[in-house]
Amino acid sequence: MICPCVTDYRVRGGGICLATIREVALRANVSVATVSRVINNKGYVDAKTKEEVLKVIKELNYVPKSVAQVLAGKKMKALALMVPDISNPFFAELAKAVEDTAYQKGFTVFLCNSDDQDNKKKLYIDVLKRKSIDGMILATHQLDKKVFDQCRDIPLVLMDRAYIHEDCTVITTQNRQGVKLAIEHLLSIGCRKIAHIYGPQELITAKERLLAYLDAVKDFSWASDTLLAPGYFQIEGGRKAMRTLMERHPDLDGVFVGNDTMAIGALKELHQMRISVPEKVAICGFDGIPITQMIEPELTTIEQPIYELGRQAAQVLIERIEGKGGVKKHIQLNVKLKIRDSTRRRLW
Amino acid sequence: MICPCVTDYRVRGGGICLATIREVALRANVSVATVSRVINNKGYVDAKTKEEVLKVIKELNYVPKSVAQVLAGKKMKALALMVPDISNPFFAELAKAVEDTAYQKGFTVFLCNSDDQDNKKKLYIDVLKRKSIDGMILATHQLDKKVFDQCRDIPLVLMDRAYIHEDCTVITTQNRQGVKLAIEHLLSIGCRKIAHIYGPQELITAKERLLAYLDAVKDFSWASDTLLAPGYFQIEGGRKAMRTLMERHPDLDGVFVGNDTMAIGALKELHQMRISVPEKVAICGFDGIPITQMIEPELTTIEQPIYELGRQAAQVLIERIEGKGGVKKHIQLNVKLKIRDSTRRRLW
DNA sequence: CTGAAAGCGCTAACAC
DNA sequence: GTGTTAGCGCTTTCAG
Repeated sequence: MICPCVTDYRVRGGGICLATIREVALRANVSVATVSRVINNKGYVDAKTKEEVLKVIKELNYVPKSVAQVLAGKKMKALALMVPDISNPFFAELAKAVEDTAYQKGFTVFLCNSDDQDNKKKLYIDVLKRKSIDGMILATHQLDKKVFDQCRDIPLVLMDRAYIHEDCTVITTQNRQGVKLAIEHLLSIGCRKIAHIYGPQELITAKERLLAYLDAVKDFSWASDTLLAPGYFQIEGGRKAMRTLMERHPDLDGVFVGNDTMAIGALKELHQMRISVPEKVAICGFDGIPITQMIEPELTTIEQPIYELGRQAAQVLIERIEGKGGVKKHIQLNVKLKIRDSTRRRLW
Repeated sequence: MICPCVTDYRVRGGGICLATIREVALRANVSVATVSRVINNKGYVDAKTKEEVLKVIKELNYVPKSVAQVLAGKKMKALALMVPDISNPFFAELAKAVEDTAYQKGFTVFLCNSDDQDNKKKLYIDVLKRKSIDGMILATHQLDKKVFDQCRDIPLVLMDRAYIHEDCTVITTQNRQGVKLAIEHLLSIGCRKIAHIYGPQELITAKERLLAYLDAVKDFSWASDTLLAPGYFQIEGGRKAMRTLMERHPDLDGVFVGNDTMAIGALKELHQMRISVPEKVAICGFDGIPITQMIEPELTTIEQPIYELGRQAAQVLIERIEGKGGVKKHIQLNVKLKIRDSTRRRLW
């Protein structure tokens, strides 16, 4: 199993070694320093010499090894993205954006699933630091202070967290504004009794959305704690919450659901209960994951710019790694109301 | 920005350097070789010495740098997973499985989106090789021979490809068997005219499914080329194909769709055309992505063991990297028919 | 403009 | 058992 393009090879540590800088130097009749200069396009090199070196590099199919470069003081050009669960469409979309952006800047990304377990996060961070990553995006739900401190020594970007006082960039979306849009919209289509299915309160996003809901409805006579039900950011949770709410308030005519996943569960439950959406009950979700457009009826939702979130996270991180630009402390992105069939009433 | 746990630090190349093996050796009054021995748990070390070294390692919060280890001949313990698009739920699930498995074995994974562009793949592979990855899982759709050759010098696992003759493991699922199950099922619920929406024929999976469909229906009087329509493995494609088919064959009563994504499109179109599923037309997809259970009606599908696919890919790759076990050339996993509402008829 | 040489942090002979 | 030391492949002064 020898690569045909390699003229000289040796085996060590079980792997194949490709051409080295020394071999290039030898063949081009220059020193390794010169080769290094042309590789890095840095320092003075005679045009002719450079040309010759480049030729040999191509001939030998030479590529510098990152590990050697890192050991000698350069960057690995690798990031890590930590998410709770990549199979969650929100994080998959985020990962895509991060990967795209990183790729464009010549960076490579390690994908880490935290499963939201602190010990896994800790171990991962250690392993990643050993591997000389240049920076990290933490999009994981829970963030233990210890875990956070553990990565204080590398550039960090946090998503949806409150450690704004610390020396790292935080990217968030306008949760409160989004909730406001949702409630206003539900009211505008004639809803008179709007419930809320909320997510796990340890998560700052879930908490903010609940608080914003409470704030938005507090002046209505129908406002009540019995219009609240927990859905744990899961489909099944959304189902159960919906059932509970309908039992408590058969006259319910609108629900603002804390995320799209739970909203899908709510929709399924209403379907099973033969309650028509949006005629009898209108539903509005939050997040704007792709599935919202695949289901029937399509789900009205507060769309977060997920891709943009990931893109900016990666971009800011890389700028920081490369020492460019001032460190932005806090970036907040806008949300948008996407009106779809789950709140589109024909007659009223 | 200095990590408090580091007693001695120096800056080089813009980053912070943590403790080195030399510092540990100094402080423990032993040589670096001894420290290396305890780190790697290899060679003779006196119990007391070992204890002392371990103590110092903990004190200094020392971790060996992978780049140095690799340069000295050890493995990076890093894999790469290349997928066409991580935001596709199929690949997200696959990535999760690969990541889980790799993590358990102490490996870390680079996520690469190929977008199915050959030049992107090529560039990526070069970058990854530079970074001394130990192996790679190619789950990307198209596989150019050149791209393939480019990574022949590192352990490779391919998914759903036909390069079985080459020296690398290939993992596939029973496409033909799955199609057979689908058609038999549709026939069993009373379908008398079954159409097929097929995917892009450059993809081996799409091709196999089409061929298997043709084979399964060839003896029926209703079999016809006009029962075939392309859907490009996309929602919109599925919609259009469905409409075309209904226009051509208003008496259609069953559709076997080449993947779940297109099936969702088909379902949406039927909904819009007010054709009831499964009463008038029964639908069966292929893949078993999670969304199939979120929509209404839930989609009957041929479920691939996606997680298992990823798990085995990672496992086989790692075994190979570590030189354990014989190299399995070809692994084929079973599919399963998941009967759900889109083919569950009440009366017949 | 170019080369020699000193590391970067770690491993693995090879001596003792 | 333990230490010495020669690399691994590259970057970067510092001379020339």
